[in-house]
Amino acid sequence: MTAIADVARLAGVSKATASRALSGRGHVAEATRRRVETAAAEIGYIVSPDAASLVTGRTKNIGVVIPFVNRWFFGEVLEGLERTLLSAGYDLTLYNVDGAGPDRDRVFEFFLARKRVDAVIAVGVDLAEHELAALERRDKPVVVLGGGEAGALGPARLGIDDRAVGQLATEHLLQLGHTRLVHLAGDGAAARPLSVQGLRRHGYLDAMSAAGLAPRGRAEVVETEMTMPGGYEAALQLLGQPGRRPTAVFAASDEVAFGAIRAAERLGMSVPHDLSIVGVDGHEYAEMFGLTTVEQSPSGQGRAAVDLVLRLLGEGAEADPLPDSGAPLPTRLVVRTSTMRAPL
Amino acid sequence: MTAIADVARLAGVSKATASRALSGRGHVAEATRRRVETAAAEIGYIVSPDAASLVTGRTKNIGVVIPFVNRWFFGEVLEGLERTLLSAGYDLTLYNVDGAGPDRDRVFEFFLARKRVDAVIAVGVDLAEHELAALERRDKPVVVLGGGEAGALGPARLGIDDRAVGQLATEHLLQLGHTRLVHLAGDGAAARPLSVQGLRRHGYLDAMSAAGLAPRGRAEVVETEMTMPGGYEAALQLLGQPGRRPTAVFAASDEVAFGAIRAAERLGMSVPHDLSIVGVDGHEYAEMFGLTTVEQSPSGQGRAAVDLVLRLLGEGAEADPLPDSGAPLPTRLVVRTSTMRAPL
DNA sequence: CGGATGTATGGAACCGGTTCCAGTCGAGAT
DNA sequence: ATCTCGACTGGAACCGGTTCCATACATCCG
Repeated sequence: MTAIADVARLAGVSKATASRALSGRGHVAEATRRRVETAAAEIGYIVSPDAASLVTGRTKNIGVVIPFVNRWFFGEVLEGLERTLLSAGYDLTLYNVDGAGPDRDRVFEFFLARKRVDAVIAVGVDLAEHELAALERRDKPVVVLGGGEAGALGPARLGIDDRAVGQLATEHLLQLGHTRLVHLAGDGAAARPLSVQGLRRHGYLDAMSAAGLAPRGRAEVVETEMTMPGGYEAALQLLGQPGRRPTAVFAASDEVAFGAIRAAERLGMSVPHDLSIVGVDGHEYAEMFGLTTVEQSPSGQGRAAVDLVLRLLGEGAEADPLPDSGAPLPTRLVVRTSTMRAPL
Repeated sequence: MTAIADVARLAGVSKATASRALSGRGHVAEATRRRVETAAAEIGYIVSPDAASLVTGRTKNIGVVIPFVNRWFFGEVLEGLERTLLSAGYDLTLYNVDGAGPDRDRVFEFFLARKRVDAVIAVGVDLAEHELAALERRDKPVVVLGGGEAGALGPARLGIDDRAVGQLATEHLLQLGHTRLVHLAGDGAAARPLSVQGLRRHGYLDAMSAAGLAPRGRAEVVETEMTMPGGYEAALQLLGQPGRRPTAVFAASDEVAFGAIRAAERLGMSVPHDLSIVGVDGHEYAEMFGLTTVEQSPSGQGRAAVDLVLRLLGEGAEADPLPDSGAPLPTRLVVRTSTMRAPL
């Protein structure tokens, strides 16, 4: 309805000058700029992003691929991404892609390959070779958050050191004198060693071996869905068995840990007196559960991913030249009341 | 890189014909269409959505405004929206807007008012007059999901009947013989009577009055954040007080109910023997907690919202002429083990 | 068999910006 | 005084599609 030509006419300048004045590119006399700006304000002019991106090739829009929105970690990351992108003037287009399947192919081939996004942030998804290649071919920077091997080739990666996290959590239990440990791992931990759950499991096994507790790799690991009911069911089954119970559990995520806490209580065990439990995430409910956990900041990771992507797009490149390049994002152990010294 | 002109040249037709063949609009001979299609496939042609929407004015993109992504209900709605939009060939641009503030204004004035979205779906947000007006002015249909008065004027509304939900849950407790009830309401329930939490509270009060239990409006209501820790803290405080404890709690959401269950157990009370608890949502964890709840289907609501919005946009208008217009979305009471007859 | 109707196609305008290129003009340099 | 340079501005091309209009031809009708 109201195009830049209208603004130009009203301000008595050419389209070219109006464009320069409003976008801030090129030389425009101060007086002219003001005239154009008031004219624009007067008729309520808003640039058409379509027209602009048609010619510039930039959309000010980032595609985010995420497998769940209703798992705490992912939801939190998403919020961090959204807020940061918004304040940078970018839109966020959401692609909720879980596992494989035709939907996933559609997203990559149809949606992402089109020119609507300037870059892609993938959260906790392993991109396949051909998916990466398709994006590469269209010159779309890709940032992967979480999972995978840190130093590997391919897209820019970002995330915590999940293996170190697993080690840290396990060592905490070991230092408390526990010797009968169990790891409630995420499903696929053994099958996909480079996934988040795989790396955490690896860290657990490392710590166990180092303590001489798993000479023949018999440190117990049970896989389950990384949700509260997942942890509940797994723990119920595990702790319900006759024989010598474990005295400590390393849960692959806080949600799993919550489920395990509830299962233990349901079985009449007291946490931490009969069972110590440590999780990872720093879930907002961890305090309420008194859960000892290895904290990370998913929203901070979202922010970091946005920073990185904007840098790849050449925004604020002058600002800070790769301040934290490559280093894993921070984590820290927070000890609460779900862990204590092993019983004698 | 590869434009429609290239396709046209390769197929030996004009741009106009190529466009018609690929978009399916207008008359094109079957043989020609095939030729164009193979040509397009050969060079890997993909339409530029920017160019297309520049001229058609449609972006195939829907803006979604949502206050949280990390509360179960909202996350679930978001997933439903995403999946449904995706399969309809639409993108979803996310605006995580909570409360008021400059960010919110930016979203409405800068992002949504631009021409990047064809319509807006607002989930659990009260749109202000001027916000609605701004969208109206730009001819953007708006669908509001959740909250508000069903029959009111203004944008298309969609949602469950929250007042009936509150009544239903409360009546369930009353029928079990409980007389000392408490309602853990969402914050702002009293202050904003048309909000989700306000309507649920209203339903609770209605049922209480009808049962003659609140002659002077003294049915107890405590407000809290609608999260698990919120329910936990509120219940801890409520149940920790000396005096006659309530025997039943109606929690405004399942997450609040989970917190209340945990608080009760922490205080040595048994659920349901000492305390019956009913929630609302049909949270995926409800089964694990054995929670009696009034179930709704947030992802189904997301789907319904998309259907409605597409109808407003004139897609599939022929298909079904307003099948469920106006009727509140379905809910049902699911009785589990968190409620039982009141003690004598 | 002439005119009406309809299908198939191409040419060209257009959507609303950005940017290249060229031209004007004033100021500082020589 | 002339030249040079840089700031400022306008004209026009262009991004990549869609769609209006005109034209060509085949078909159908009375």
